[in-house]
Amino acid sequence: MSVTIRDVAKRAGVSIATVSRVLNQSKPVSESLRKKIMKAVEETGYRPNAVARSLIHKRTGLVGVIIPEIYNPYFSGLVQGIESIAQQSGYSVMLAVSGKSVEQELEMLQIFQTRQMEGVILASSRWSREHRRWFTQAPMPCVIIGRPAGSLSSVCTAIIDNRKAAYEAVRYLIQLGHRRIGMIRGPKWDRASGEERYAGYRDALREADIPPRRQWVAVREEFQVIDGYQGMKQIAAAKEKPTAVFCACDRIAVGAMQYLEEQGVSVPGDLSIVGFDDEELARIVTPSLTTVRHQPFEMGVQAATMLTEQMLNQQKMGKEAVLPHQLVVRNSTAPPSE
Amino acid sequence: MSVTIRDVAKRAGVSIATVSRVLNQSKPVSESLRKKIMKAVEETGYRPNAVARSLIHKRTGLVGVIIPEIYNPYFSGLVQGIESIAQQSGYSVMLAVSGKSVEQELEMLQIFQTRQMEGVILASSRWSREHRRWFTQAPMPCVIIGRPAGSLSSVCTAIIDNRKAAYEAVRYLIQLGHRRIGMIRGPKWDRASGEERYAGYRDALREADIPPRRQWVAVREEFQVIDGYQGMKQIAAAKEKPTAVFCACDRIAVGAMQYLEEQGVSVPGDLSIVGFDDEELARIVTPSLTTVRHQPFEMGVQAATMLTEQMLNQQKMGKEAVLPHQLVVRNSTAPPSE
DNA sequence: CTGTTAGCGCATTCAT
DNA sequence: ATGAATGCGCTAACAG
Repeated sequence: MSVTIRDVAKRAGVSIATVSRVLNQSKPVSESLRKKIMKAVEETGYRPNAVARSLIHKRTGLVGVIIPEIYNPYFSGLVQGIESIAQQSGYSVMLAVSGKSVEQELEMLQIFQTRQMEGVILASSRWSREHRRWFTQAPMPCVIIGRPAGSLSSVCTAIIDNRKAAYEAVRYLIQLGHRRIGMIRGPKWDRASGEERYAGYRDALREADIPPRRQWVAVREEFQVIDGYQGMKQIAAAKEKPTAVFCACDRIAVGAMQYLEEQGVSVPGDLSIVGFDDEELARIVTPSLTTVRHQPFEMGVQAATMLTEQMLNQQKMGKEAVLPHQLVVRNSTAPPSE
Repeated sequence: MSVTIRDVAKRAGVSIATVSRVLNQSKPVSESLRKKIMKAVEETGYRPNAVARSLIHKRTGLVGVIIPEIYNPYFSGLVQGIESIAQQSGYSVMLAVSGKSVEQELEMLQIFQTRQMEGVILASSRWSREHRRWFTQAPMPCVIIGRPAGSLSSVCTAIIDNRKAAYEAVRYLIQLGHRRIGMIRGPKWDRASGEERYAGYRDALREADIPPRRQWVAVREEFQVIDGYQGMKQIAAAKEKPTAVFCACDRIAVGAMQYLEEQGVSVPGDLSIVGFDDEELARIVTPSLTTVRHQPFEMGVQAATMLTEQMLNQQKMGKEAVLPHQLVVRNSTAPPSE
């Protein structure tokens, strides 16, 4: 059996209340008893049970975090940012990996609720009516990362302006002189990296009066290197070839470049490539990748900061933090050769 | 106020015991009451409080995980593996990032204990007498990843044979014909990636009767790309140059290659490079990296499996899982040119 | 200053 | 089959 406050009290010859008082320094206790008690604590190796404390105070000191996967540096950056703020605010984080499944996510949200999380951060790409319902009824403050919270007024969000960022990236290609520009995009159910970045791409084309071409847009379900490879393969199969391809993320861009290298297509000589995320990969690949930089770590920090703020005030609010992004020009882009 | 079992009981016109019984299906309850209660649960949106349950059952369903950082794919792979097993065993994961500080880690272990974790997994590089003490007295089963647990008989470990793996990598260089082989190694306080891989390097040299050269060994405190860059710079400053360099990890290898490229040294023409980890980077960098593959995800799975096994049996044990590794030959290595 | 007591929310005896 | 009562480990209000 684990040692309880009662064991300590007995050993020190005092009441449990007195033990509690010295451990929490909640009330003055005579020096003599204090010493006896500390000695008993030492000898028994007593550690107060945080579960019992939580039950009394209705404060668990726990925040729940859900991410679809952790292997992607974007998500691990988020987690690291969240964890650092949580830690320095005295909170512990419960991490759940949803694997992109809506059902899993909802189940985790339920678990977070029964486990009395004081705050919840969700960094997910999927969204459903049940999600919406859950966040509406959730008793604790919540922050959603990476996608607007819709009309939810009691939920904070930390995002970047994906549409604008994508628009700027494609505009840069147009300014270089490109007019035949393709895109390897993410899935339609992914609001941020799927839909919004595609919308930004369309914005830039529209602004330059460039009619969009179906054959130059490949839709992928995942954001892995292989998706870039397959997406580029699909686009390359079109009769007329684009001179530039904007990719929904760096991994896709790398995969695209791998396919092009296999086919003997020179980057950026024959085809320019732009990525998104500026993960470490982007600097290391050859040629180094022109891409959109943003800061997942900082995003996690912001999200956790908004959350702790709400937890302190004991009330939910609906702030939106839009983090900066920036086009980083490297060596995978050049004016078209013709 | 949050809704409790009492509210449900009142609303359904029954005692709290009956509500508890239908929710846990612990005893038969008449169909009529059962329906009334379920209705009351629906209407109130009642969720049982897991904290109160934990207090009764002395089971929190929580496992604590400590990693030094999450940004490195090795650690995120571990976490993903652990999380997947924990989840399917009905446990939730509390994640703590220690930032390599011994004090932080010890504090987290204390927190894990007060928070009544049912199991603890530590993937750390540092070690101290206090660590040892903590694991000896810890009431819950523990698994240490990445380093032998010393003489701790009640702690499981999941490791790879770093020394042998490093030995094989360097032996491969020797078989290619190299005799002037350097190493960019990790810090001395890092048992696995620092000391053991260096020991393996020395083993291979010794076996081939190659005297070690101080100038060809660079010691780095971190495992980042910049460390490889600086380490290679240091080694390149030696009067006589090596023809091959074994690196303690892939990032270091990439950094080394970046320096060499800047200096116009061809890889593998003038100098061969071997990495360690086989992270995604290794396939993508040019030239692609010869490296030692192992499986962090699988390691996390093994660790979590050993942990859940112990938690089920309610007793600690001292198993050791040694996971496989494998040299993957790519394009960064070749016979020496002379 | 110190001890006794009443819960925190729930599961589980023990009665009925 | 159901309800009342006890207690998990601890804190806080109440007495002394």
